[in-house]
Amino acid sequence: MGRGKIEIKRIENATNRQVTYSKRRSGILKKAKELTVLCDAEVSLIMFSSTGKMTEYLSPSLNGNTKRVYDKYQQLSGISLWNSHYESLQNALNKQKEINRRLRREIRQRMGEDLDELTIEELRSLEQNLEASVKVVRDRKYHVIITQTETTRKKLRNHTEQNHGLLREFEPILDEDPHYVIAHQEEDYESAIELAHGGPNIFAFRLQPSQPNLHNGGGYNCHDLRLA
Amino acid sequence: MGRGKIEIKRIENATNRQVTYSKRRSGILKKAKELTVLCDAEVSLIMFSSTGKMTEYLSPSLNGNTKRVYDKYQQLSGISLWNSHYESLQNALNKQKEINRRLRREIRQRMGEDLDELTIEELRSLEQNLEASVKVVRDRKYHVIITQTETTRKKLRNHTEQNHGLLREFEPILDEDPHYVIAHQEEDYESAIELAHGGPNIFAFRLQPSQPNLHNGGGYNCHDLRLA
DNA sequence: AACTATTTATAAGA
DNA sequence: TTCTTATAAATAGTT
Repeated sequence: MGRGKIEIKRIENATNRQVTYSKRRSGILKKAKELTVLCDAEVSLIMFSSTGKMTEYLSPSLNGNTKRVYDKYQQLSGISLWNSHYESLQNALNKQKEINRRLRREIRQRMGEDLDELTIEELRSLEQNLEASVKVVRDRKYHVIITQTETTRKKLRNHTEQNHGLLREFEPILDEDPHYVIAHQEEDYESAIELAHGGPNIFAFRLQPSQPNLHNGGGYNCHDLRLA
Repeated sequence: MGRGKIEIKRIENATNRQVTYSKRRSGILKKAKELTVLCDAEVSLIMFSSTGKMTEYLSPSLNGNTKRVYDKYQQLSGISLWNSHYESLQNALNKQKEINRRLRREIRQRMGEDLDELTIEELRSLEQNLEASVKVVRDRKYHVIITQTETTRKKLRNHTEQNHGLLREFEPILDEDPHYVIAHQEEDYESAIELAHGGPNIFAFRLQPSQPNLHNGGGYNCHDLRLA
């Protein structure tokens, strides 16, 4: 279409080629727009000139989002444009989700749920495992309590010594009002003794309730199970 | 260009629209190819018809790899096409890993490990939780044992009855060689009784060992903890 | 899918 | 690049 017919082959004259590119580019752009409007189609047209300049047309229905074009492209062609890296990420994510599922299942079983599918052997093994765990936890608990008691005992000793020091230092004042100082000293001493030595007593009120925090899945922090 | 001029607006008649789409699609495809050849350009043209069918043209220099178009597109436009999707995937993966880390920690704590960072209150709560779980697991174990025992008992009864039936049926043969039949009958009966009624006996050798499967992390299947 | 009157695109020239 | 214009090409309406 023009003054003369041309053969469809690379235009060797660079200037000529560039001119033709410019003309035809606007022509094809117009065609793309018309196709979009007339036929209610979605069109993505990307052209790179031999000089490296890019021109793009994207039909308005594609919302100016070029990514949507190749989302749709992948969907319809079945060809994955995001190669191995993307897929391996997806695989890694699926693997993690599967692991997550198993971990939750194990925790549920360790909480006494989902036991239906376990064999006798597994149940027995789980029971022994839990018993061993209880023992370790209990030992640890007592260890912590004893350590705390020791710490408190030492603190007490320090306080008592300081108090005696103060007593000696302020003997003149003591003579004037001994009840004040002695009263405070005894009060501290008693509460400290109670904390340090009364192990079974001081936590008794906590050991007794059969199901504390029942609303919280049985007391121990099970928050992880509720994470997405 | 045709018998009459048309306005560039959506063709309402669906059939007509489809026909026009088909004609113009081949037209624009031809234009794209010509542009590629004549002007040494790189062209990507993707069209989706209103019926959802996709047609694609990709200039040969792009080597049949549509992804290259988008690589080049990003390079020249500066617009990142897949990062958002890619990043959200990466985030999801990290989130899953973090959740799994916590789940593993919870399991370890339920196995009596990693207790150092727990407070007395948490230790106490965990201890009670484990005790409650042991009870549930033990109950379940006994329930399974009892159920199995019942099933075996019923099987035994059936077998015994069948055996008696056979005995009556083969009395003539019994007369010929009674020792053979009786011997087998008693053998079966004894082993069945042992299996059905010996509840405490039959599992005794398994209940005794203090740490079976010690090489396996304490017996209960802890395989999940070793998954990556 | 084929035909063809007409419109549209564009090659060459300015 | 842009305009002009003769001509090639595309296609709307029809069969």
